[in-house]
Amino acid sequence: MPRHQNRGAAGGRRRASHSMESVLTEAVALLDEAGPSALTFRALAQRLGGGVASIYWYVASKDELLDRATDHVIGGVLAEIEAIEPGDDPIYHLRAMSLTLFDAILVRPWLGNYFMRNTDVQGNALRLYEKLGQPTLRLKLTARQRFHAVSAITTVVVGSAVDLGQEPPQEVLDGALGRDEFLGRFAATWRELDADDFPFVHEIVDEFDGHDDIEQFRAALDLTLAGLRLQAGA
Amino acid sequence: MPRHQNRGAAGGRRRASHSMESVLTEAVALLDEAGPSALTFRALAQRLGGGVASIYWYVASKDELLDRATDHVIGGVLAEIEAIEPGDDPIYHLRAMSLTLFDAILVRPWLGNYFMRNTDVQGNALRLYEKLGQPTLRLKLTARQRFHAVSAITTVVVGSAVDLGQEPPQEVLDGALGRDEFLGRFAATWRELDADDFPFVHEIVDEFDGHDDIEQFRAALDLTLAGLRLQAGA
DNA sequence: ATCTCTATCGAACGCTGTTCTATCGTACCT
DNA sequence: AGGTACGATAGAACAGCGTTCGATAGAGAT
Repeated sequence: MPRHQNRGAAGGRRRASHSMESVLTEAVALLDEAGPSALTFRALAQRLGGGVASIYWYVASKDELLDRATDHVIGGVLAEIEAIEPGDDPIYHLRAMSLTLFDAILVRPWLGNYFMRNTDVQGNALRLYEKLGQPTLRLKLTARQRFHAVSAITTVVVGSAVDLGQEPPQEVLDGALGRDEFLGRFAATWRELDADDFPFVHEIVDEFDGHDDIEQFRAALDLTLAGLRLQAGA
Repeated sequence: MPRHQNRGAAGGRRRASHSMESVLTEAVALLDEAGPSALTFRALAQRLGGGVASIYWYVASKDELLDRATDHVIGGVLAEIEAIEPGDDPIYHLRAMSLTLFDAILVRPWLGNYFMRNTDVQGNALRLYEKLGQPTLRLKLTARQRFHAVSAITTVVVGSAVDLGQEPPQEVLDGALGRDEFLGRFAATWRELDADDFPFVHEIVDEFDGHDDIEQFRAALDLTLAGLRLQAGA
């Protein structure tokens, strides 16, 4: 049962020579270029110029591959987040970090499905969680309230990003159908509903039509943060 | 290309006779009994006493099967939610409905991954969305604020439920390892982290250890609702 | 009796994650 | 130098998946 520990130097004539780094980098590249469904062991092996089974020396399963790939890119996000100035207002700091995390997941929706799934493997995710929590130490809260607050925020960030970034139905991916037209089709269906049975849907259909994802997330985040500010009495 | 429209009466001697209803019911039963990985066309066909390809007469793909199965059980949730008394406080009403929806998804985490994914197929989900939105009509908000509020709440509900209910790592499923021991193992790892580098994690590790999922969700929901109440000036 | 349309099904296809077994190549030991 | 242990690679096979194809049974209309 091989478990990590690596360093593979220059390769021979025909045999490929990988490294944990290269495996994760290529895995992420594959995910970025063609979505989660494109990340297969065969595709990854071809990209690395080696055999399928070799990947299993670095990683025990596809789940672990995704866990490690996730933590790999979260490392970059962590750096971004650590570069943010804390400032005076802890809640504003929390907000800035959340927006950065959200942007990262929105671009790579698969992150949301694996982020913080296993903190044993995902060291960077744990550090990011710590970073998100630190501002709450400056607020007048109980330990439990702090725990719940950070959980709530990560849920909003990850939940929103996953929801908004979930793979669109092919037509949109192909570019044959724009996002606005896609929303518009639903909006049109909604508008045809009975006005007495669906008063709310009618009320918001114009807002839904062509709405901005980031604004929608920001609104959700700000509701939570407003509640938190109230709780902290600040 | 066959598309719904059914009614299949009594079966002959060896040929099976299904119906949309029976397909969805058995699909849900399979999901409930052994989790999402147990729902395969072959397993479902065996349960229905028929062939694999027959299912494709009722459903065009596995995605559609899951969409329809989701809406099937959401129908029951909708009935529960419609039975709730509105009461005087719109936000409290919203809260009660959210808790009901959360409970439903917590028991069936796969719901979260498909809920509201396609309102064309998921009529009940749309009706539920409407129900969740109606209380906001009684609040002093703009249409956009209402839209964002309901989006925020569904994100919190679905996000929390999916997060908390995601398939535990087999040992827990087998019953070999209790949930508390599972949490405790992580807690133990966290406690060994450097106290200066991880002040927040140390602060909350006792809260994390053996925490209650529902309480955690309720805290997240209440933060959002507090923010909403503030926004509505009520 | 034949035709048509709904509904069913076995068998096959191409793909997936994973495992088995065999091997290459380097570093170390004598 | 020769032998050996081990880190690392890889081809081939396996079982299972969603999906498609083509054949066909049964009921009702002509």
